[in-house]
Amino acid sequence: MTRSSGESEVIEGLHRIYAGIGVNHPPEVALMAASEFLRRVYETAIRIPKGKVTTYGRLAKVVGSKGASRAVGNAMARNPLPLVIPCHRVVRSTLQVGNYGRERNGRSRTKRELLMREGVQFDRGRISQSCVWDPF
DNA sequence: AGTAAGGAAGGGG
DNA sequence: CCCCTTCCTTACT
Repeated sequence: MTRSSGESEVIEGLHRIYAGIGVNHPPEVALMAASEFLRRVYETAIRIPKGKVTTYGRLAKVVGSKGASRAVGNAMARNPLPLVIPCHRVVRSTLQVGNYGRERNGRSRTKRELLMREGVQFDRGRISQSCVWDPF
């Protein structure tokens, strides 16, 4: 079976996730349709370590668009490669998990369970401060 | 090409 | 808790 280099890049990403490793850059195929803003958001999001989270607002700030937290939300909502690009590690400034996929009640079960499975600590429905990662 | 609508947010009152 | 602002994308005109 022959496969495109783009596909194998994606497959490798999934293998690494399955092994608990993660990847350093989003597969190029996933970014072909992305604007500069989206590229920066995804490149940064992929650096969030397993077991940690950051917020829409901080992410917006480090990619050079302070105040664009809502735009970052849009970017995550249209994430071309969920899990490989760990959109579940981006949460609200209140440290509540926020929305995920079609779970728009601000308390996504799926998102919280993904995070817990990665070792993120919760304290009364909020993520513990010790699990917040600052993108720098 | 111009514009209006709206979102996985955030800060303020 | 509600309302207004912000920045970006998308859908129409």
